[in-house]
Amino acid sequence: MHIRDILNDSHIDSTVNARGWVYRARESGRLVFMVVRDSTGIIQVVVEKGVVSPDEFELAKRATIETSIEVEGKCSKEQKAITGYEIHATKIRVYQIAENFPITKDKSDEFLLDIRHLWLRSREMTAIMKMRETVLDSIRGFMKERDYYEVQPPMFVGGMVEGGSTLFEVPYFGEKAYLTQSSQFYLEAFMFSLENVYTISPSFRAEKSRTRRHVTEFTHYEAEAAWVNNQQMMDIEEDMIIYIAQSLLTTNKEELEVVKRDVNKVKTVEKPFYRYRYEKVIEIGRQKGLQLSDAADLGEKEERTITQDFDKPMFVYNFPTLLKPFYHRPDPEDPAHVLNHDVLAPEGYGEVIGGGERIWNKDELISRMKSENLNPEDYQWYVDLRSYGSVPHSGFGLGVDRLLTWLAGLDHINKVIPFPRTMRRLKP
RNA sequence: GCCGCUGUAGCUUAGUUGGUAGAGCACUCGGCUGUUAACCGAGAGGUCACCGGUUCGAGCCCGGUCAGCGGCGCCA
Repeated sequence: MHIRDILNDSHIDSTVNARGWVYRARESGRLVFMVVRDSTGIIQVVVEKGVVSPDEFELAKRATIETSIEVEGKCSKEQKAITGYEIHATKIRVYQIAENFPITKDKSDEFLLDIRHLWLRSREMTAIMKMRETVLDSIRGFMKERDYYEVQPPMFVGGMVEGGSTLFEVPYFGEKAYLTQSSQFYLEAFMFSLENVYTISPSFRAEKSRTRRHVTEFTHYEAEAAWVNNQQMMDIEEDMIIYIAQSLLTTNKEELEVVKRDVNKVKTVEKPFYRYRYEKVIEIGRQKGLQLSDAADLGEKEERTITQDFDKPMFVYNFPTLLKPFYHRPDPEDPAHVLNHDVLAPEGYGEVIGGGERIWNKDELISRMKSENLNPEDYQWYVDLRSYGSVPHSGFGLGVDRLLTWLAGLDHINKVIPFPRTMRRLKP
């Protein structure tokens, strides 16, 4: 049985069994105490001399941290036990006595990254991986409710994506291929068939960034929807973020406690989010002491300062056209601004979403490319999408890891990624 | 890529004006005990990141190299 199922009054005085790994072990004369963990929880096991066979007792005495075992015994309520219940062993089987486990109470973030393959077993990482699952699960649940189709874009691409300087190049049968840095263009292709589409797939960026919210490989949740405008897209994202936050609060109470999250800060995530034009946000930044020019881009420091004392996310919409890539649709009433938006998470976490309306008119797209010195030939199929019954549409890209970093109240993106990849870390 | 900081035992670290390297945890052995990342005693464990220089003498001062961390730019 699983440990979670033992941790209630229904098994008191009856025989239970558990198998897992020794989390803590203390030897105490004729008693051996160990805390055993499995994927569902932890429970104290007491092994008493004379109750188990002499051989079993000797083995129990030798049990080290991470030793794999199976026990059978009587369950009782015990205030002194870590989770309130304990198993008084009558049988114990050891699968493997673990070698000296390198993780002790003194550990640095850096060391934990070096031995991440072992740190995954910790209560912290286990809790985070469970919360990750909730986030992904609730994204899929939400999108299903909204009639979106999940699709699978390619990860190998032929070079045509925004920017260009931050692509990872990989050899491809004598040609050059790249790892995708965004699936947006492919989603736009899917959209003409399925109308509402999304994907949750990795994106890769070779940026030599060294900040607490950058990694070279991240989980990218992107969506694209026909007939939807910028403000409507924001409505959807607002509902979606609330849906995810609520799922986390109801599904992962224990896990949020393990990572010491103040859940009140998640409970305040409700409608309506703040929704300000770009210029208004520049003004807010200035009120908070930032020196910003009229067309300043918001860097990490600015976002942190602006969102520090917010209690829920903020939309920043209609950025200056100059600051944004060519595919953003300029406002027909005000071409100096595009119909886009970012979502900034509160408490200083900053940008988690970038999205907006895409240019859907072929000629307009080509002229925007030319004005940014891009060659439309390089984007041949993307332009081609606008040749056959183009329609207004919008989309967004959300950094799943960033979202979870914020919701879990953690200080670094690499804490929510099982095996984070950065400029300087490829192992384990 | 730029700027800053750091590198001492498996881990976390102390190390004074330059004078032969100290601790806690983990480990081994012994003791005690319904223990709570127990306690008591003992033991083992070091190329002070690497290379060079100054000096009678360098963990410490100087130069270089490497590695890591933090910040910036960029972005999700």
